[in-house]
Amino acid sequence: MLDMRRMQILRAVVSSGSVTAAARHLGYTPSAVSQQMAALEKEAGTPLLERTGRGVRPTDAGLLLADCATTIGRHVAQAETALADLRAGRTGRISVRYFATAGARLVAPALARLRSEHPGVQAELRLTDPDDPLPEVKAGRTDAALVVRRHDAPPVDGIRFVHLLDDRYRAVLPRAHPLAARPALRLTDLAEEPLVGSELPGPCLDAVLDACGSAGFTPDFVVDSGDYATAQGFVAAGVGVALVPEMGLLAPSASDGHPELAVREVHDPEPVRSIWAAVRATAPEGPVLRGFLGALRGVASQAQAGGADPA
Amino acid sequence: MLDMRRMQILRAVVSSGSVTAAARHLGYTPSAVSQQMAALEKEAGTPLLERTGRGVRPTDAGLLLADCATTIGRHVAQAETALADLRAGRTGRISVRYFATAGARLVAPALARLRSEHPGVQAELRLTDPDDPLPEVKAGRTDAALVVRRHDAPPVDGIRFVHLLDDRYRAVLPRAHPLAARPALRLTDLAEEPLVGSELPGPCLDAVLDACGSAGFTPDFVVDSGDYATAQGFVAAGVGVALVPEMGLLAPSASDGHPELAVREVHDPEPVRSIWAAVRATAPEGPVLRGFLGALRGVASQAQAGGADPA
DNA sequence: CCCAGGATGTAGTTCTACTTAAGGCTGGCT
DNA sequence: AGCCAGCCTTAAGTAGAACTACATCCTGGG
Repeated sequence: MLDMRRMQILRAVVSSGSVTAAARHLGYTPSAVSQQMAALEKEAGTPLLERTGRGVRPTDAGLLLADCATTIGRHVAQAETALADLRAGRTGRISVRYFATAGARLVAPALARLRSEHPGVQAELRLTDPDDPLPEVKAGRTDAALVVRRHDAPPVDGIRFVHLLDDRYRAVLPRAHPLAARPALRLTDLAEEPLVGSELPGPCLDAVLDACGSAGFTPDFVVDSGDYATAQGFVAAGVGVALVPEMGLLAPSASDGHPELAVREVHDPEPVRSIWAAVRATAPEGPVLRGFLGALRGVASQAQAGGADPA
Repeated sequence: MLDMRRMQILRAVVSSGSVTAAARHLGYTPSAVSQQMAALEKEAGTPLLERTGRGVRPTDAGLLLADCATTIGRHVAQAETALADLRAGRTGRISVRYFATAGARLVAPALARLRSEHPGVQAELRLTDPDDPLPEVKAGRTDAALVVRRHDAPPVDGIRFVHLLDDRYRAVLPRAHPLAARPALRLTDLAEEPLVGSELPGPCLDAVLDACGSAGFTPDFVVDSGDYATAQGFVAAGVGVALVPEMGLLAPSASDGHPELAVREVHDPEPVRSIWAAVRATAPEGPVLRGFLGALRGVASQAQAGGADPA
């Protein structure tokens, strides 16, 4: 097997035309270069240099190997720059799993921000509903997943959770509903109302059920729609009232809402779902993943601020 | 600088998915592989493998470097096969300098024979008249040169001479010439004849002059043509008689000669020019050059035999 | 709860790569 | 012709790299 190190030395010898010059150029003694050339000739099984009194001349085989060394050296240099690009975040790939309402309001702007900082990064997005993305994260099949999760949920082994925002639920009512006259509601105000369910069993629905439970009632779901948009359609049609997290609202701000819908804050208690980013605990955090998490946090804090005091 | 050796080990680790398996595959202990990977990670400045309880998984950078290692390994393998081809004579290049009469009768058939044995060999032929090819050979600008040279000529430093054949001179006469009646001539028979010179000053002409000198006369050149074909034209036109080496004869055999020319052997003494191949003494004789010299010798001995007893 | 399999440290050995020092060769100079 | 300078090589010795053996730690499964 040919040794690359020696082939690079051969290249220096051939290009400079003498062992001594190559040694000077490489910072070695001529003896070292000479020995390496002898070893390479033994490896190659054929003479590579011809001693010509003053200096050496490459033999045909020597010229061939020197040429090969040049192209291989170029490839190694390419590998090095590719590695440097990867380390600096100029290139890279990130795989993200997200759930429906997080896509438009969190992942999309975060990725836009990431790609403005790191234009060469490729992203692979995948909607994870209704599967649990955590095994994917743990197995390394994806780099990050957005999940809804209680603050007091037990830690998951091998996964690190980064808190992004607390997504507060709002009451969505028909504009003509008597409760819509009030600027804000108490959760118990909805105890007797027919509710339009918008969530499948899972942490989101749990957040609602927990809040209602601590308010002392069990919500009366008259319809179960699988998603927030459909639920709000039911509300507009007068079927009932819905509890929808801010990120799921059709009209993000309460002021310029849907013509037939009213959105009101809910308190005592305010149902909240916590949104987290889940990353593998053992993952070496490269610039790309770090940048993406930072972008997510930035987008989330803006969203929280914008939602907290509606303009 | 990335170390190729370690990158190949990384490739084995990535492809087998575990340090231990790679070690088994490479004939090392797991510890050795682990240490090399740690060293490579330090070189790369970034983690390349992620420890996942059971086994290791390559990180993005690790995958990148492993891919690069694969392509580089392929290039090294290509270099090795190219070298093997060169060593086996399947490829190669040979540069030959020759003089006019040697071209058709020696070099061409020898090269044909060489290329039938080594089809991939490229040849670079160059007519060397009237320059001296020996400096070219000595400087390595050409691999072999055909030269005419006396047997007792002094050795030339750094050049090895391989004897190919002794090219005997024949008398070329008009068919009607009185001497043409004899089956063979003595050199002194030509002492009084008008001679057509066919050679420029040099070793060929020297051979003729030497023979005539030892026969006791100085040839009387009435015309000086530069080449054998022209000289024989002069003879056919009746201008005189010519001494032409066998390889320079228009009709190689005496029996089926030119309609107006007679070719007769000359003895006492018979002028002879010796044809040699000159190669660099320090040149490592590869299969191509060795094959070419062998082919030359083979062709020459056939020519000598064919000329010695004309069928 | 222990065990098998894997990865990684540590100490020691072997091998490689380099240096220093000396020798041999070539080519040019005087 | 003879000396000298430059270059390549060999020999011996040394520093460092690479590998092994052994011990330890961790993980996943019975």
